Amino acid sequence: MKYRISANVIRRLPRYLRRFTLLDRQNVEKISSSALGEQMGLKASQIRQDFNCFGGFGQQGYGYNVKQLRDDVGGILGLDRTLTAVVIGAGNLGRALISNFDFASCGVKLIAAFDTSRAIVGTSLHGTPILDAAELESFLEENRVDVAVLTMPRSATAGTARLLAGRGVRGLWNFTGVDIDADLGDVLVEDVHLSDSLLTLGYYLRGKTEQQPDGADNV
Amino acid sequence: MKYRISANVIRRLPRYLRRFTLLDRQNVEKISSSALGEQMGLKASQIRQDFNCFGGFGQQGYGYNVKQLRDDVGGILGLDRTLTAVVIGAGNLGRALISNFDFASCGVKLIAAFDTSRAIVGTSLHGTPILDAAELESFLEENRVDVAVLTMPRSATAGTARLLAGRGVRGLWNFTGVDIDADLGDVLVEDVHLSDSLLTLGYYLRGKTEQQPDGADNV
DNA sequence: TAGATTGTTAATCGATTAACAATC
DNA sequence: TAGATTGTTAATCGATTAACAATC
Repeated sequence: MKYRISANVIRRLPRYLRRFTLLDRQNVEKISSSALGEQMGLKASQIRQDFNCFGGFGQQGYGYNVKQLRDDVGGILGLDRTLTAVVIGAGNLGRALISNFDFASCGVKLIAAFDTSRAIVGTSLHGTPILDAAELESFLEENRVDVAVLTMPRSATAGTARLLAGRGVRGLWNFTGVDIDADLGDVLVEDVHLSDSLLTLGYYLRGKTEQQPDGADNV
Repeated sequence: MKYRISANVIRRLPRYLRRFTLLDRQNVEKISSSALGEQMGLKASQIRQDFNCFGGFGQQGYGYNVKQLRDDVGGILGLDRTLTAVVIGAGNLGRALISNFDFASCGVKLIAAFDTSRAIVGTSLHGTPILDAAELESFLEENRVDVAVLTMPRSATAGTARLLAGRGVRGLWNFTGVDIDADLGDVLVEDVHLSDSLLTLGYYLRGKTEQQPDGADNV
């Protein structure tokens, strides 16, 4: 295990994991860094460099064992140490995550969702109970919650984030688009800014048809 | 306008846009690169460098005009040239986007959604008609569609992507988690891998409590 | 053994940061 | 004018790529 792993490497780990899972499902047993690079659009040397941050999983002259690689990367990401999570806000997006998103494959166990709507409080969705938001605080006292998934209206965000941070939640997966003040103590915030993603796509798309500076294909 | 703008700069533009929109709403008229850097966690020199890719919007000794900056960045992203979009798959996630996501502020006009479910085909949501997926092909012939938002089941992805690409759709905003073969001709694919985001958060979270190598605060 | 492919060091490339002259 | 702050060039830093000896 080398010194500090750069954020670039960390952000590539989930991609590796996905690819290895896929390869394993296709019953591919071993793969070389160059073959993998071709599949993922990375240089072979970068792949070897990346894996070496954690201490080389390969075998010279042979390549990498897919199953082992998948497990090793999973281990680095900590998939074996399950985190608990709650969803705050069971609107369309919250419900989409509860019923379609595979928390388990991220090493996360979804234990409850919270909402204010009378119509759905007390029901359960895909095995996840939907509780009254008024009970959130006491719930946090009785249950260890590592991650809160923020899918509530923008207006409720700031206050709820403070409450969560104060009650021991350590990570916020933030879908609200509201910037959360980092000064909530030690809490880590992972923002999902869908608009950033669409804007970026739009930028490249517009550049493709119009103004083509001089035949250069923008990408 | 300088040569080729790096992807790093492009990916920062939406963040700038968000910040300027916020500042404008707070009636801030001008801001210096150093104040902006403080707010956004960037170095002042990087901000000046970024803006200079497009030809400096500032005024020496004064700073940057917020409104102008917002409009300029919006212009670079092409918000004035509206793109059309359709949503493919009106399940929870599709409906969440249709009713809550602000397409307009990304310069995108959502013109229709498609689904196979009898129960919802023919209805409309937040002003967007939900049409029968069987009509998709003819719809694409009659309407210019720039972007398709892919929120359908994984199994339907590959085939639909091919259909869309063949009928002139130029960008795919892909929420399915399925890797789409890039060899669909000229189509650009923007993948939204929510699991990557959660896995990354989990990595840092797990690193924080456990093994703390030597008091170094991992981030 | 010969061939393949890693682990690892060195070279290159690009992105970020610092510095400062230009100028409002 | 003096002060502030940009635009822009130069220096630094880090990440990617190439190269190659180690070794399976």
